[in-house]
Amino acid sequence: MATRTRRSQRRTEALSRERIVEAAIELLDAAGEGGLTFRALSERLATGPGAIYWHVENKGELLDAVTDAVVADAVAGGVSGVASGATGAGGAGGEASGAAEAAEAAGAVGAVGVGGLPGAARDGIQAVALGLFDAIEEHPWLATQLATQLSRSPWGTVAPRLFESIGRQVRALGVPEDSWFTATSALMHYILGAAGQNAANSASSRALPPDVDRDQFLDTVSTAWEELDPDEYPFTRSLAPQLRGHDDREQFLAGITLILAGITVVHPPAG
Amino acid sequence: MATRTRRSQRRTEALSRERIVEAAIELLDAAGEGGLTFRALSERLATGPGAIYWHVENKGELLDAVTDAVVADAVAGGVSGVASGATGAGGAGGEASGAAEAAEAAGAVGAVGVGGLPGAARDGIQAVALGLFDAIEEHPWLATQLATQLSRSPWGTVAPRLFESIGRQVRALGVPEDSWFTATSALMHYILGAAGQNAANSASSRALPPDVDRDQFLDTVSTAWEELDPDEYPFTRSLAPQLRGHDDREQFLAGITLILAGITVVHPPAG
DNA sequence: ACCTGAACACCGTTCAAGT
DNA sequence: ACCTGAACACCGTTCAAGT
Repeated sequence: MATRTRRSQRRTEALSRERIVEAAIELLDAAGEGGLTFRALSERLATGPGAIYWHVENKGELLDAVTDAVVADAVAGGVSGVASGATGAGGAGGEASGAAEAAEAAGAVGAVGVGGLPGAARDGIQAVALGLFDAIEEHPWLATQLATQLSRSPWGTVAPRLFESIGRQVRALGVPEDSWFTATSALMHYILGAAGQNAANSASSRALPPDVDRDQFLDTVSTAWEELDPDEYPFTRSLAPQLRGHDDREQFLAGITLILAGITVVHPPAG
Repeated sequence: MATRTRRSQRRTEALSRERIVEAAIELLDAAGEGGLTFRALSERLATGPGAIYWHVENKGELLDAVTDAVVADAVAGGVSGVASGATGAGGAGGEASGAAEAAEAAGAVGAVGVGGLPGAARDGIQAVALGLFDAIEEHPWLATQLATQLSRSPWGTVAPRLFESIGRQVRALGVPEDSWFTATSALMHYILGAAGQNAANSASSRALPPDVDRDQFLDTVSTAWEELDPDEYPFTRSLAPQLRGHDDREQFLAGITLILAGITVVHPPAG
């Protein structure tokens, strides 16, 4: 994980907004939200704290830029002809992500057939959803950051990006036009909520054999649920066993299937 | 809004975890996340910064306690026989909230009939959902805080609280047992995502005539969407008009209706 | 047991000064 | 135009000292 890290920036390269965003992502990935500091950032960029302020308004704007860059990379492939890497900041974290690659994964998971839905559109929605899911898995800080930015400024760049890439697939489903907004919103909100919550599971199992630690984690949560007050939490307790060995990704897609089914029932295709 | 604020705490009352949480909520409501400071908190409580550390581990734990208290109040009425106010911290922000009162509001909004669903269970889900929706509207900082805590520690107290109150209603719908987890998760994730995002709209219109500013806000966002790049955002641009004059609450409930419909289609009642 | 308040380490941000 | 780095105001947290 540290093998490819640029030890110290070449002093010859000029400072730029892009390089700052890239370095910020590296810091966030390595040490979480607390790891992003103007001092740590300037040290990594071999400059002074003040220099960063020439390229970036303040820390809030930097976090917005960072979030936007990662989201843009995550939904790339669905939003326009320009493939992943368009922002120049996505390569910082690790393996390539993006909706295009996620589409294959979506096909591999045996999704429940829903009836009259165009299969391509359904795969497209899963691809976008998994693109975001994977991005949060790779950058756990993204979950909180997404919530912060979306609730602070829904008119920002991130919301339209998500709305556009999800909405196109909704349109492709044949949903009647006056239901586009409702259907797209519902999907977007579910995806954000679910991806955000599931981030913790993978955040706790970093740089470890993926399955071993995951099972251990679920076991801990499951046990905690079993120890809840029987009077106050009978339902949650009864579901604790089901938690053990459940698959986040599968669960996530099951939710999407649910919503897609609801869309086709409440807003049947016009054609 | 400032009329009922306790000017300075009576020195006679002993410091307690509950009073600290209550004061923290007041600070968050008044000045947002940046307003909660151990110095501001100790000033309001007429004590020193160090005193707080005797009752609370650190700032993170304080935020967890604050979040838990507000959520407990929001879902009160659905989770057990104990009515709202059980935590002693809910009365800090303003008017009473809670799922019980929200149930009436749910009935007032003309929800789309979905078919074979037991009406009471459907109302119950709407009540829980609106209880959380209102809590975030009243405490905008809750959206980010919820995301932070849930993604950091899903084994905490907040997740079971939400899961329990939503899950009971799912069970009441007649959903077969082996689908409880999927259905409850989907609803919970949607509610968290949607309520969080919609918080911004109301956050920008505080202490102002509710409708005037809301319309103005939607107008701003709508205009911003219309000015997006036509090549990159054709879908989002086409929906900009639909944004003007749309009702957050109605939209929120429409999403719930969608998911409930999906649940009954994919997981039909066993009976 | 509970509280005080000075002190420490650290942070975001500014800005006169440099090139 | 772009960068430097000391300085400022502020923050979370600690801890010896009090009652």
